[in-house]
Amino acid sequence: MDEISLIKRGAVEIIEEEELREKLKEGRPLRVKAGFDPTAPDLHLGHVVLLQKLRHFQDLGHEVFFVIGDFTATIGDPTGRDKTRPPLSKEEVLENAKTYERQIFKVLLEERTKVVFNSRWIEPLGTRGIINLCAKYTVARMLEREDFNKRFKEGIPLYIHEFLYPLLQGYDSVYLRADVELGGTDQKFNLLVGRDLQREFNLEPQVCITMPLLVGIDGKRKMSKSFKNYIGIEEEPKVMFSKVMAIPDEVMWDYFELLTDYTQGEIERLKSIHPMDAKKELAFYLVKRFHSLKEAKEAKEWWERTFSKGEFPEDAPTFYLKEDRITALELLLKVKACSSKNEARRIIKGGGLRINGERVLEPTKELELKGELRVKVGKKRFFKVVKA
RNA sequence: GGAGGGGUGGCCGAGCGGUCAAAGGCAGGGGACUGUAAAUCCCCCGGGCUCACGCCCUGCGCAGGUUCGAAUCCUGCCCCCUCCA
Repeated sequence: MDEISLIKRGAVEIIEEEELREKLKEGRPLRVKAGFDPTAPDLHLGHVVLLQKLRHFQDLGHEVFFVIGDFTATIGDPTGRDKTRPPLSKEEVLENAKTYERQIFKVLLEERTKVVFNSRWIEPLGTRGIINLCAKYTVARMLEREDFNKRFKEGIPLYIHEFLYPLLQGYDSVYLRADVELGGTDQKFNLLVGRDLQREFNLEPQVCITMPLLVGIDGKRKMSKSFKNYIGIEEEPKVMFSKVMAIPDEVMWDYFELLTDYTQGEIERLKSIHPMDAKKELAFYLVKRFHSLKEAKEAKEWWERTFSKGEFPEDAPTFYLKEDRITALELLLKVKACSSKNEARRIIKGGGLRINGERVLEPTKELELKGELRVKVGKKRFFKVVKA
């Protein structure tokens, strides 16, 4: 695959492709930038879409600037939201940034990555600098951004400081002299502001590449911590495997395209086999990538045993209780399967509790603790309970 | 500064003196079906106590008040929106 095809793979838009070709022709390592707001403590597969693309650039010999938006996160990026986002404290931001630094190298090459914090050059700007920056953009142009415009028109609060977010992100590009900036499709406006600002500062404008937003495991909304539909890249192998298996069939092809390096031909082949097998391959690939081949094998076997064959997983967490007898209700609380008695009752009455394979429907059912109780709560939670 | 409109459960959104823990939808949980997919169907969904009928607590921006009784009325405060200045 030639340079440009690799870069274009999965990308939604490249602004401007011609400029990119020109830059590539120069034969020097390009400065490729992507910013991440440390708003959540973990990276998930949605972030990997961008990381993967950054990796492509590294494989082509280019240099990556992984910008941790520690300053901008304290402003709160309003992108794609219909309301103002609460800013994070400095402490939270630093804490989150730490895990980012650890996690990104599961995808990126360390020797071609520079991790930088944008407070480093934004803070020294000072009030004067910020005002000068503001003087380079008009309100009318700001309101071109769809979500700003929508909120403005619909009378939903739109604060002036929110305008600063795109400006500062753009300033990152100015400061770093970025040749290319990557972002999700929802970042298009911000990326373009970077281009404009670079021109204002008499720099060559960056090429903007937008990537699709990965759909979460609900199959509907974009993957996001706040929707609880994400797969974390440090997720336990078994959990990761299971979560991947739970995604709707239709969206798995996006996952293949955006998260793997499978060729179009390989993906076509997978489309012709049973969807479940294709999905198992995806799950295997991802666990292998973020953990190891060994763990991928184990996770797959585990999944097949427990869900295809319905076997009770031997490695279920074990609880040792000193009681001789215990009610079903208490049991669920003891193993922390439920946080309140009401919740436990709900599950039991709904038929969600099985002990040693038998469904238990009465919350007050007394269970004798001898030998080992194999407790199954809902479809995917397993516990062993043994007399201490 | 003035006039008007509005703040309800994780979200959206009804209610506008009792029958309201608050319609409906979404999200979530459990079950059936299945491939732990999709679609569909059923049940649950503030907390606590209860096998259960049921009971108690918290709750409709905040704080008070009027009422036998308030999400619903009054007063003050906070916040948002619109128009005027």
